[in-house]
Amino acid sequence: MGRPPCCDKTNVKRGLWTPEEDAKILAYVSNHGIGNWTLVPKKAGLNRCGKSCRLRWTNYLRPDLKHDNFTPQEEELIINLHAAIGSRWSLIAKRLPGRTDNDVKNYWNTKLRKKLMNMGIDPVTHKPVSQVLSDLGSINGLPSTGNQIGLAANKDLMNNMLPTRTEPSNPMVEQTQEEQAQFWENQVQYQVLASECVQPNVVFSEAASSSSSSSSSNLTQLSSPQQSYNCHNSQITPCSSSFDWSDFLHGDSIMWSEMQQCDPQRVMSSSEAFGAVACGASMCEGRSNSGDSFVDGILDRDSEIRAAFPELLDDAFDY
DNA sequence: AATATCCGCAACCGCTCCGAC
DNA sequence: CGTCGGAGCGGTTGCGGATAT
Repeated sequence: MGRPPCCDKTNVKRGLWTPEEDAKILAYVSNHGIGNWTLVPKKAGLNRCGKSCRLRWTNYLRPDLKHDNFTPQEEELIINLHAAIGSRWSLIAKRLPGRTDNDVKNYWNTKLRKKLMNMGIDPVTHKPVSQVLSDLGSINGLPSTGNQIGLAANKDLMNNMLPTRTEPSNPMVEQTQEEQAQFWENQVQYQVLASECVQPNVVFSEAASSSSSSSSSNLTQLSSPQQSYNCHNSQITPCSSSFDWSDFLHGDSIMWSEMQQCDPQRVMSSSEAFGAVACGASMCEGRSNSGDSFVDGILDRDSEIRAAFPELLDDAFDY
């Protein structure tokens, strides 16, 4: 039954590391390389948990680590990647040679987040704070749509607006870890490309020059316009985006299959129209102050779909 | 000079996933 | 098949130095 515990947690040393302890780790790794960390404390003569040894090595002792300040280019890359994939520090750190996820995370929490807020940019959504507040006002004022498409739309929107540890767009579809990793890797690749396409130093010089947070002077301007839509920072996608609105509706697989059986042709046209409307709405949102919004587009299409499938939607989802 | 407050960072905590037993 | 540890990750904490009062 299982393995023995890696260490006696009540008797291992905790807290700051001494130079002597560091030297022991370094000596051990230089002689034996990195292997089973649970064996390291015993073999290196340390009264520490193996997990603590691994953290000390990866976050501080690794010879390839940089210990100097972050460069403006690194800052810019962190901001762009955070806008694309959220707080996936390990993925972001992989793009910054010599930096650890802990480095990046600390730098974000202590410097970059405040820097963005001082510039009037919400560090979570990477939108101007004024726009975030107005978006929240719109969402709070939404009438109840009364069905799952409306709920799914709002949920999806919120997932995009709040980039926590969200998974790829369709949670109902089984995805392997490799596929999910590939998804985020693609996001990273895109943001790297986007950041390479823009002129350097646009970020802070432009945003810092204006204390008001107009939509024309924020980080969202960095992204290449031909790239795909990303709700985190209001990037706009052409409607030929790879995003598939049928995937969106597939979020409720039962309802989707019922709709398909009921009338596949209607499902297809509704799905396409749904995508077109929402895509158009998102374009309007990107132009800002147009009076239309992404949410409005979804709600409009929601009404159309409700009208198209009253037998499936109204009874079950009016509450 | 003494104290309070702020800030940065190293380290820890708790969780998930996977594989060993 | 269930339990447990290893590894990796993101979030949080707490210490120590810097700065303000």
